[in-house]
Amino acid sequence: MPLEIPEVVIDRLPIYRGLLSRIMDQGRTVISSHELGIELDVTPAQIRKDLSYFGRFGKQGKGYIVQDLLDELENILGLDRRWTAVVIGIGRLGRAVASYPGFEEEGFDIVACYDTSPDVIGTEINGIIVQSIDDLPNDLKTKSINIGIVTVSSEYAQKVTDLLINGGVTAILNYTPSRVQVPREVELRNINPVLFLQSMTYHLKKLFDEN
Amino acid sequence: MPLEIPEVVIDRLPIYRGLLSRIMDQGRTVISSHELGIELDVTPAQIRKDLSYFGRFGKQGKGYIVQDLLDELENILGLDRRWTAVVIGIGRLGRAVASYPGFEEEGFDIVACYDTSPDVIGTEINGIIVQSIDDLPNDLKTKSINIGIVTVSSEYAQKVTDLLINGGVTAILNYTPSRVQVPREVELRNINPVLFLQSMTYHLKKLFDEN
DNA sequence: AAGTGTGAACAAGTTCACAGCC
DNA sequence: GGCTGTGAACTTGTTCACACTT
Repeated sequence: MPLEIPEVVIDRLPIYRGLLSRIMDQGRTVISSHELGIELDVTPAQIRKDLSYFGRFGKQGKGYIVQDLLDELENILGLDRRWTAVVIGIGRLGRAVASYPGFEEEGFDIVACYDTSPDVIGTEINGIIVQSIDDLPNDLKTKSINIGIVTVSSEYAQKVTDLLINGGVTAILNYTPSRVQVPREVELRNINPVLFLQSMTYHLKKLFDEN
Repeated sequence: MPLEIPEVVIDRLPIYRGLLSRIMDQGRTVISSHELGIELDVTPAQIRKDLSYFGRFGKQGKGYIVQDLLDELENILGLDRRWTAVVIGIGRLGRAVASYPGFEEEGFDIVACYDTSPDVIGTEINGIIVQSIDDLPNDLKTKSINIGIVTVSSEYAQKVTDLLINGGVTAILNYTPSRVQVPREVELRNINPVLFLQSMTYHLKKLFDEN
């Protein structure tokens, strides 16, 4: 555990956790790295190595106690508590995001929504009244807000991101196709479906060219 | 070009292309790998190496002609033509996806939408009438459909994916939190915002624990 | 016997550094 | 002089293989 942990390992832990959670629901109590690997299509060694960065959670000759490993992963990832998020930009996407039940189910509470349009401010989504973006800086001071979800249109992405960061938010989920600049200590994840499509077409093209 | 090209390189090309497109709009005609690197926060060597897998596009002592490199990238990625996609599952997310203007702008035409609910079938999104999922297999035979976008609820993800693959679709964008199985030759990309949040909380937790 | 945990071997990916060219 | 293209060096990440534990 004194070791530097690769970021790719951190990114895989939520995947392991998701699978373990499903396995728990199925009522299984013990599982080996081999079986986990088959489900996820990764090598058992990968899973064991990844987990070894954090401790020794398995039972030799047996495997992992599903419940125990799940607890360990949730502890490591900080999923043994709830986190708060705000959604900024309540267009079609923002509305879909703000009302997605998966966030609450997984421990992420959307506590406020913001927009600039008077047509949208005051309307309700998922039990939350949409506020003016002008309220954001003050809300960031007075409420505890962990994560900013940015679903504004591209041109405001950087501005909104800066507002969040100035208000002390250190985790940003950017649904905008813009690449935003953040200080090194801020966690940023980008969701840009077009980039996925554009890497898939590389392979599609090859297929088409063959025939 | 006879070399095997790493998948990570393919994944970066759309990012380069996006930046070049922006730079074109700004009216710049020539740019160096160094300048591109600053914009994207990657090393110039990375960019030059990535491009070198596909050819020699730069001018020594000068840099890259923006227009030329953009054309090359679009050719490599197959973005010099339009592609067709269908959206399956017209809930809040499916509606947001189907009406997202970014797809059309970037050359991806949503040509049909499908759902199972009689309340949704027959309604219009973005000029397209939502059809019954029962129409999908036949449509896949008669129309040319390149990409399947899956926005159904989790439990139907695999079933819908199988329908698409049986109909000959070889590129799937899965917005579902379920991990679906596909044959090796099918391109699959998953969009699961919760996994992003869960890796960010690892870092948030560390921050909280320090103070 | 079965399956973990892990150093060592290997593979993949990134950066360096410089020859070559404009 | 400046910047590309690219082998070579290096770094990072993955897999192997086996000692060890139950």
